[in-house]
Amino acid sequence: MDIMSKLVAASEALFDRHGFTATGMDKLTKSAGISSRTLYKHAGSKNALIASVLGERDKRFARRLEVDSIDALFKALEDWARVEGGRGCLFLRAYGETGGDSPEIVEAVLAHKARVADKIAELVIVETRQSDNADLVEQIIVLFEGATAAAIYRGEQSVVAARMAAATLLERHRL
Amino acid sequence: MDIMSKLVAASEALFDRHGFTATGMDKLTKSAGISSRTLYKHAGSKNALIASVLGERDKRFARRLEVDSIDALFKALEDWARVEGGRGCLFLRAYGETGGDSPEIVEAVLAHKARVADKIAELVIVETRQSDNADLVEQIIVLFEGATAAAIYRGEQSVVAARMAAATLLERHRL
DNA sequence: GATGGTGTAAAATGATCGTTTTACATTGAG
DNA sequence: CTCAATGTAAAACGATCATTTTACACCATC
Repeated sequence: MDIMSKLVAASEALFDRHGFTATGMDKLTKSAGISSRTLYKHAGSKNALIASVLGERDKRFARRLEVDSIDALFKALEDWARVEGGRGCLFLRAYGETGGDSPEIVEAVLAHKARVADKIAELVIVETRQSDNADLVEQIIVLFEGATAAAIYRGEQSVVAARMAAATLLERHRL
Repeated sequence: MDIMSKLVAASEALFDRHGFTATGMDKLTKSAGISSRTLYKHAGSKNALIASVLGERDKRFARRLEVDSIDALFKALEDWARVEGGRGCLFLRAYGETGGDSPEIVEAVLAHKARVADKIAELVIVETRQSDNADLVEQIIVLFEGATAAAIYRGEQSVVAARMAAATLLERHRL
C-alpha cells in the first residue's frame, strides 16, 4: 500500500473516533508510521489531509450506493452504518468543526452531498416513472440524512425506520 | 444579566459558528467580557461550560417545542432553524467533537435527545389515538433529525419536506 | 473600619498545536 | 559512481491550548 493510502486510511479512523481538531498531527504520523516531513510532502496540510480523507470516504461510500431502488439504498446505508458508521456523517462533522472556513473541506463536503442527492433523484425517477418529483426527492434526502444522524443515539433502528418511511412515501406515487 | 448567563450566551454563539475545540478560552472570556479566573469560578472547566451551554440550549429549544401537533412541531423547528439554526444539531456536534469522552457532555446530549423523543412519542399518541406506535415514533424522530442536518446544505426546504413527509406518514394511521 | 466575597488584569504553568527545518540514510536510474 | 529523489528521526518554530496563580481593586456588611 502506498504512503498516501496508508495515511488517509489511518487518519480517517482517528478523525472518526476522536474528531478532526482534537486529532493532532503527531497522532496521525504515528498511526500511519511515517514522519511529519513525509506527511506534509504528501498531504500538503492538515486541512488538505482532511479533504483527502473525505474524498476517499466519498468514493467508498458511492461504491456502496450503486443500487437500483430506494429500498436497496437504505439497506446499503444499514450495512454501512453497521460496518463503518454509527458516529454520524463524517462530512457534516468536518464542516461543523471547521465552521466552513476551509474551502477545500467545504468543497469535499458539498461534492459528497451533491452526489448522494443526485443518486436519490435518479432512483426516485426510476421508482415513480415521473421525470421529476422534487418534493419526494427532498423527503428521501431528509430520511437518509436523518437515519445517519439518529443512528448515533438510537442505533440501527433509525435506518430501518427511514427505509420503512421511504417505502410508505413512495407508495403514494405509484398508484 | 448575571455573569453565567452572559458567559453561556456568548459561548453558545462562538461554539456554534466556529466549533467547540476550535474556540479557545481567550475568545470565550473576551466575548463575555470577563477574566479567565471568573470564568473558571463560574463554569468550572471548558467541558463543564460546554455542558452548561447545551443545557441552556435544551431549555430554550424545549420551550419552542411546546406544541400539540406533529405539524406544529415541524413548524416550530422551521422557526428555530430560521432564527438560530442552519448549522446542524449543536448537541450532536458537541458529541462528535469530543468523541463521547466527556461524561458531562454525553449526559447533556442524551438528555436533550431523550426529551425530544419523548415529546414526539407524546404527540404521536395524541394524533393517532393509539397508546403507542414505536415504528411511527421512530420515523418522526428520523425526519426531525434529518431536517436539522439536511438544512445545513439544503436550507429551509428540508424542514418543509420533513413536515410534509410526517403528515403523509400520519395520515395512514388515522383511517 | 476591618473582613470576606467577588471581580479584574496579567503572568506563569507545562503541554500541545500545525508546520518547517536540519541532518542523515536508503535506493533506483543515468 | 553519482545524482536526484524519497524516506526517517529529531529538533525547532512561534502560537495557542486549558488551567492556575499572584497581586490588586471594589463594595457590602458586621
